[in-house]
Amino acid sequence: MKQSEKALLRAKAKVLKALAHPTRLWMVEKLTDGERCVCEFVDRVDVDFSTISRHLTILRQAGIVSSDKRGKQVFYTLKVPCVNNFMHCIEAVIESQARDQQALSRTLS
Amino acid sequence: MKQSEKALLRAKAKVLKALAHPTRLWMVEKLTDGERCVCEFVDRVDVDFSTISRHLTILRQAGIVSSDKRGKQVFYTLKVPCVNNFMHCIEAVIESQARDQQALSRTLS
DNA sequence: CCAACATTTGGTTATATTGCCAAATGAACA
DNA sequence: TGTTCATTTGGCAATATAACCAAATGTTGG
Repeated sequence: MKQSEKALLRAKAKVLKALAHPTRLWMVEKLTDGERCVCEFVDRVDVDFSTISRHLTILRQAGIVSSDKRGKQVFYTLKVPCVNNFMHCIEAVIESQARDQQALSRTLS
Repeated sequence: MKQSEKALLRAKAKVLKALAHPTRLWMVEKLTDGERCVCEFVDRVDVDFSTISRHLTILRQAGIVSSDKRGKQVFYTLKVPCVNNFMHCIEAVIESQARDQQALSRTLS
């Protein structure tokens, strides 16, 4: 495999990894409706605000969101909105998986 | 947040996490063209065959691929082919990120 | 300037992931 | 039956991730 091909795979994996966390995914979904203040995330989830901040940093470093400080608050925006399009596909995977599990449990009983 | 909503986020994150590795991503891309024997992956990448096997297990447990043993060989198939559709979006993220980096380095120089 | 507020960063600990080697499994075939 | 081949699994060490608390930063308003 070429070195450039490897680098591209690593880059893609990094973006996917940034999305691959329940809290980050939730924030990305929230951002589909438009920009949000960090404080809005902090209020709505039972996790330390420093943890929220770190998750947002990971999303920003992956190039998925961008931040904008206005006054005391920081607002985050979805930079590449297509990120949400493939959630349907992810859900399809989950549904297919659920069907298999059911078939399995039917077989066992 | 409802408990069911949390469970769905965790499930989605699990699928994304399964995709979020260079080697696994590479194998998924290979599988777009149709099923492959484990041995084909082993031959084409410089990683231990046991590692390849473990990566395939992760993809299978996430519901992304399925396996079929025929004779001495095991063949893997992409179960939900749409997985590849969103690679364009991932690439868009990477390109946007690259543009930002370039703009930054222009600013610095 | 000082206090209050929103967010980020430093530091630490617990847990998860990755990769290797060695050993186990299971199928084919001499 | 015993050997060979393809793959999986057990066990371990190295590294990465995630979460928390505390402290630092930067901004507004008194």
